[in-house]
Amino acid sequence: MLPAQKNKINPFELKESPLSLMFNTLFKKYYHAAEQQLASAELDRYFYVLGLICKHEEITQQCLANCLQIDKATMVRVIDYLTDKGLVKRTPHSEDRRAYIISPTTKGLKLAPKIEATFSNLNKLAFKGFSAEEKKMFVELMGKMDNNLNAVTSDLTLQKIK
Amino acid sequence: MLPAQKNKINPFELKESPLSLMFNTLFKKYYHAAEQQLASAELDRYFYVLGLICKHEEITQQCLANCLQIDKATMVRVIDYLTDKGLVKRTPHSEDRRAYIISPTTKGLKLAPKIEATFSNLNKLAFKGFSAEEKKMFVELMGKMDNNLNAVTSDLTLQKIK
DNA sequence: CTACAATAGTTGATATTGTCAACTATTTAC
DNA sequence: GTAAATAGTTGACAATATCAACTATTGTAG
Repeated sequence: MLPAQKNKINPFELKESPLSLMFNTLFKKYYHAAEQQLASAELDRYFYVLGLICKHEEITQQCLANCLQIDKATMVRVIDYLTDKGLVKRTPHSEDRRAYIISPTTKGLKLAPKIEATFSNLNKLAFKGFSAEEKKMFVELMGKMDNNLNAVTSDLTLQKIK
Repeated sequence: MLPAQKNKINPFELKESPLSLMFNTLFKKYYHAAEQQLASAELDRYFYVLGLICKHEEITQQCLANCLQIDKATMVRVIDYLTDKGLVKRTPHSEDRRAYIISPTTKGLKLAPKIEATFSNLNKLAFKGFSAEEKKMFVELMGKMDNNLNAVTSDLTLQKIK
């Protein structure tokens, strides 16, 4: 085999490899697997968005955007897409007239079980060989890291404003 | 405060939340922080690509594409961009005449220390509050998960071919 | 109560990134 | 030696992100 093929770099084995590289790798592999398993005539993407909408009452666009780290302008178009497909609907928020509550339609709710099952199954596959403790710890550590990174990004915002 | 604002969903606290959601969240926060800290007249993106190129001898485009989970067509354009900026160059591979070795120019190498320092610093910030063991375990578990997901995606490829 | 800042959502323009198929040149495998 | 596979490139196009401006509303400070 030629050196051109031999040269496989593994970001998980590099010293001081940026964590973003690992997160992005894991994200893409998981995400593409989910897409392939879920794609159908009813819907071909944004499964995770629909999944979130189905799981939560009273969710607004801004809330979804925050949760998914997506610009609110992009979010509008995602919800437009899901609305066109007849899977979600916007209803005016009863207490804040600027906001809309995004909720699944009957058709959207029908997709929920398959979406949840697929994610649940992929989680199981991803965690293969993990002990229950390792699994728990891993998610907790990710949550901790998320908090740490929130601090970093809010610092940056402050710098920007100054 | 109105319900529209209260409603913050945390993917890290949801049961059976797709792991991709967490990876993507962490990736984006880390990545945007890195971009803001590194953006300069010489380069405004693809820092992680240049970082990898500077760290490794004999790296080819295909190898980079595999490592970063990026389509090789996209990779061509990334390398074109970095080449236009005068930061990397292509030299014919001595043993495989289809391939090119991507290596940093002098100008590119000058950026390397700052890039590495930024990633190293962000890693440190992300790992804040982690014990040395937790840190080690976390990266190991990510590597394990990467392997698990490789198995999933290769299964999918097989299904596709059938 | 008023004025001003902040927020939810929308739109349009534009930039960036991803995808796919076709193609050349080369290398591998049978 | 022929066929399949691989590294890289290109063009067309789709998907996604970004940014500024805008409306309508809500929060806040005086």
